Amino acid sequence: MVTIKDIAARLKVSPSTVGRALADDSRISEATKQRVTEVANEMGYVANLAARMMRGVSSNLVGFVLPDIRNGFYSTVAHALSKCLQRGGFQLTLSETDDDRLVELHHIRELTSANVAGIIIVPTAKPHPDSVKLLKMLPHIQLLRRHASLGEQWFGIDDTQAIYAATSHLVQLGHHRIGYIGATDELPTGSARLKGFHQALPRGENVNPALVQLVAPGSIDIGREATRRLLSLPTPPTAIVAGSVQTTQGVLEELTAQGVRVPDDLSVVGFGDEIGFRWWGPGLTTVGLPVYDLATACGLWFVHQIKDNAVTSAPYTSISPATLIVRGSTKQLAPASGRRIASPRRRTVVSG
Amino acid sequence: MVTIKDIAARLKVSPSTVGRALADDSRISEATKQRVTEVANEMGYVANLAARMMRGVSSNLVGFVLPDIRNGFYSTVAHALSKCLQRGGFQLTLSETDDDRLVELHHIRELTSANVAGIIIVPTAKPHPDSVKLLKMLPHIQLLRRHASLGEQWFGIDDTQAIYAATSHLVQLGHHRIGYIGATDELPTGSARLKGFHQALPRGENVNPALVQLVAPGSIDIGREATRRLLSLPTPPTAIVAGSVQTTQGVLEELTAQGVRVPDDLSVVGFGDEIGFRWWGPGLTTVGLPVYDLATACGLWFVHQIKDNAVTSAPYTSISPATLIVRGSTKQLAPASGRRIASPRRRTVVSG
DNA sequence: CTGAAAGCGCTAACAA
DNA sequence: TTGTTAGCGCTTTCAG
Repeated sequence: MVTIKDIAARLKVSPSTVGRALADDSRISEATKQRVTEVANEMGYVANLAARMMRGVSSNLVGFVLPDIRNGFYSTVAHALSKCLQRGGFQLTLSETDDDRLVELHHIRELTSANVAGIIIVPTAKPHPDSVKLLKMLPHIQLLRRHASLGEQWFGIDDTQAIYAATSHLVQLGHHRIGYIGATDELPTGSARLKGFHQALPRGENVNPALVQLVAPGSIDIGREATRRLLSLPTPPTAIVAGSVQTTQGVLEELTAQGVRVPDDLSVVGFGDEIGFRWWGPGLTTVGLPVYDLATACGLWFVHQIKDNAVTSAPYTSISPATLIVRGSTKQLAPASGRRIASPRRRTVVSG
Repeated sequence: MVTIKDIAARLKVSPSTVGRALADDSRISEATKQRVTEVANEMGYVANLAARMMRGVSSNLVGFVLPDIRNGFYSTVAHALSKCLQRGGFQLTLSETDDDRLVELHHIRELTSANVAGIIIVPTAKPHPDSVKLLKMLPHIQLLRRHASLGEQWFGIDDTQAIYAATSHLVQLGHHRIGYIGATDELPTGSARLKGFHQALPRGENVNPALVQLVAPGSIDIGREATRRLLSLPTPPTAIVAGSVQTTQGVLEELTAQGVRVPDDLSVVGFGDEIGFRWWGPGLTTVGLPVYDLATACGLWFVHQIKDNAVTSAPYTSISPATLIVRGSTKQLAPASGRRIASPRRRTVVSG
């Protein structure tokens, strides 16, 4: 490995001169700079980041801590972040937690010891106290999910509004028995979405608890099972709202497997607009999320924070709205199948 | 930041004792070790990787250089690798090249200067000479794609066989005019797949060049356009083979948009088994790839290499076979639409 | 404008 | 079993 010393020796100058020349220090003559950079290139010099980091400079690494990269949601985010950060001279590292707080802690430890410039995190439901402690010492932003203990820096979407829009679309189509399959309300996103679901239902309507299926995040199959449970109810729902990308995929798989006719027998609204949602059955009506833009905004802001050394603890929150994309998987509830309950009361129609 | 010295001071021992205790050195008494680890935890000590690296030890970072993480193909790989490496105590960093060799070079430079333990790479078509030079100095493995200049360490799938299987399936169903949409043959995978396509066609059959659409990798829309070109041919194909995940998605999107009836008007075989391929139209007949297992094998082997300090230049190649998954998107060519050419000759039926 | 020297946190050779 | 010391490559005072 060729060091600053080697260059210095070759040029018969001191190491510090070389160091300064490479750092484009104003006190070094142009002539010297030129010679130095020339020789450096010639000898194939690459700065030793480790040594640099020892001098207090943090690395150009930014940790991205997330549940699972296979989720199209997150891989889009990773891509956007990676682009932004790269432009800012940073490199993204990937840490998957599988929604396990201990794994999360482990990763944060690693990242800390690697002197990362900062961390962008999609936190687990209840981060470990040690994780919180460690994050306090680093620039960090929460993405999508948000946990109070991790500070006020957050980029996310309006989860409540998203599911509200999805659900009220169905309500407006005359649906009463609407099933919901989403993440546990332990997750901040989970509870926000559930709230949106409830808000959109006509006031005073009693929701059959069996219609609300809260599942652990992380697997498509869990979504499938929940769908199966809903469909095998004595009086199954006439419509289903999926409350996450993965549950959406679970719902679609199960409906396809069971051969349920959509939208004739069942209306469905998905979450997110992953590849394939458009071509599923009659086209999936779904909640479109500005994931890419959101992540880009987050990345840009993060770079700004670190580079310009802005106060890292100042609260900053960005909430992006979701938009309903209506395709073929939802339709007006046919009077026949929509067995009305007792006295049909007026629906409070609300626009999302 | 709490250092080894702080712990030493607190315990009134020397820094090296603490260092050794933490490294579980055999010469340190159990009692001391216990006290040290206790205090270390209490004070929230995290080893400074930078300092460690300065001592010659390479970091626990492994670079993963790939075209685009949004491709489900690669995000699966990333997930598998991440799992493996984590178990081995490594951390994965993400470097997206967008199939640009200069970006690739840039990333490899960065990774080198970050002292990564090694690099796992899905190389661009023609890596820059400097990239080659840099990689020579690092443990590295090629994944999926393979370029001769980057050495003999490769984990991939049998691309030729994969497309061969896809194509000969169609041939056996009586198709003659089979279109192929795949990556440029500049890419090693691209040319291997194209080869498989040609091999599967009945001998002596002249392929209309217009039926073979080679496109640049990286975008679904390019696949759509190619599909459009195929469909608007004077005598369009009766079947299409997609030669990559992204072109598959492009084909599906376009066919859906145009409302082409599959498999009645057109048979389709996809590449890879992404989420949604199962539920597209009548279910997509496709080539299933053992991506996850492949990546896991690669990760395991990589960890082994680095940890056990095995000779890094010893050639090692692992080729995984693909398997055809027959669903509803392919069917026997109806005599009517399958305008036979001159004298129908015997097909050489081959099993993939 | 340039040089000398100290020190970042850790490890390892050498001493005790 | 533990302590002392030197040095990894770089930045950064402090002196020229």
